[in-house]
Amino acid sequence: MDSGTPISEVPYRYDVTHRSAEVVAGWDRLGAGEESGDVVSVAGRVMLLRTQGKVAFAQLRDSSGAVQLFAQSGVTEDLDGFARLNLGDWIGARGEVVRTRRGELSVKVREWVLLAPARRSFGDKWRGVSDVETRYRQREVDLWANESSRRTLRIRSELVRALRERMWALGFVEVETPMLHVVHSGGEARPFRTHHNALGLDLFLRVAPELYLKRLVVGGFEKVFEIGRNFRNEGISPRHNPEFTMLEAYWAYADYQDVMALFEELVAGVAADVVATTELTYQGRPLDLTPPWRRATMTELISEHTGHSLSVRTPRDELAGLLASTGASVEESWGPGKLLAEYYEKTTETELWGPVFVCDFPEEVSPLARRHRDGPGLVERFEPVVAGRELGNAFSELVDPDDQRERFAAQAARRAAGDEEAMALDEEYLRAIEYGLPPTGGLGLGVDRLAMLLTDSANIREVIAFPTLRPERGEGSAQ
RNA sequence: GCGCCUCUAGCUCAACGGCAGAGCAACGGACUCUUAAUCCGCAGGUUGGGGGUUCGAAUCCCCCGGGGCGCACCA
Repeated sequence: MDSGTPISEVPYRYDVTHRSAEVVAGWDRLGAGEESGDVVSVAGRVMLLRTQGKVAFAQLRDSSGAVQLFAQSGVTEDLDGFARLNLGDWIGARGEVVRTRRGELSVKVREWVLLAPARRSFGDKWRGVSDVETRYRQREVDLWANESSRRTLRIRSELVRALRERMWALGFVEVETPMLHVVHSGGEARPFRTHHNALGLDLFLRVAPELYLKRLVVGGFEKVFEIGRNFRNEGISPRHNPEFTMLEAYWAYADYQDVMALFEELVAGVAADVVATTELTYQGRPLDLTPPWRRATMTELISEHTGHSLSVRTPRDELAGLLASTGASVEESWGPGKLLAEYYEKTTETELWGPVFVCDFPEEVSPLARRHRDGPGLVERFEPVVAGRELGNAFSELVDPDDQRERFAAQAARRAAGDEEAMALDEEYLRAIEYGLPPTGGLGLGVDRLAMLLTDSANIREVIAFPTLRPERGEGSAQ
């Protein structure tokens, strides 16, 4: 465990000339037993070490891959020290690029230096670490031990980049809006509460940036987007983390039909960028993201999956009875729209493999969406559903301040009735759209959920570097 | 929040009512072309914590804690 060098004596920097993958690719044509005459410096972590008396082989891994180090008596300084390295030690090594007699491209070490000793070991050198709790709590260990974890987080990073670049290319302007909100609004969810000392003000962590983004549209940003964290004080599940990343975008002069086309092109585009195909396999089932995606109304899909022909005009008692028959609880305050949406979620949504755009939601459950141009009681809203879950949410935005005020009032009534998910009335937002919000299409896309699809991850925690867990020692709250 | 499953050495796992073990890592040693190198040696544990049943508990029961899955809530 002790490599001998006090940590205080390791160097402050190391000159790296090549990454391991560059060595492996750059001297590809070197024959077995040949020496190139080229000297390189590499650095990384020792993952395997085979000593053999006067010679030793190590696998050095860096972020690009791995390369073998070949140490030999008479060539390598401090061979004994090299042979005593521990798995997990960081070292820098300089030497000639050679290919061993057995054909392994290697750096034949002349000088090497310990950059950081590993006081703890990284698990079984062959089996790694598989305990999921260790993998999520000590992601640094997981990443060194498991190639699939490295790949998952790298794909997530590339996904975020691809989303940005495509939005930029489409002329959307990236903005940042507050995460500390005075008013809980913009999304139906229970918020986290926090406090600002100097202002003596209780604040909410945002559940969605929606209202601020639309205020920027009012301000003249005709195409805006934000990629950022939202916080929702709700249960944790394989598909839910309390903080999660959302892409939200607003597009002036567009409606939800335009947004549908944008959504499917964006998702298919980033899939092609990141995993080079739109034809995925998710959890063993084929999943084809190639546009165009199916468009179907919520009522059509309910009919397909349950045989019941329902709508927001179906008598409330009938809807309530059907919903109750699924085992779901029914609240007295719910109207037909809410009951219909609940019934859809209970019976149909999880059965949809998709991708499919579920269109035309009840107005009752959509306080920020514009009334459907030819469907009373409905709004122009869709949810893209993939693998039985929502990948996002989008609508023709509600632009009428009077209508918006009424919708907020309905939400306020629910809040008064004890519904902590209901939005509060946001006067600042109402004032903003009184200046005039043009026809606007908006969308939200769950970045973690999309990352799950692209990495074939069953659990959202796989695509979040440090998912929310209870504290290790069972202790209480933040210090 | 409720239900089911799970927790054994640093890691991966055995032992499933009868002496807590193995492989890898670590530690000591042999070996000048290895590929999870090999070989010899040594050490490693409050079996998640607490209580109970029993002649005897890692094993059965109860409570507590962490994690996973499902339900509920949601993207």
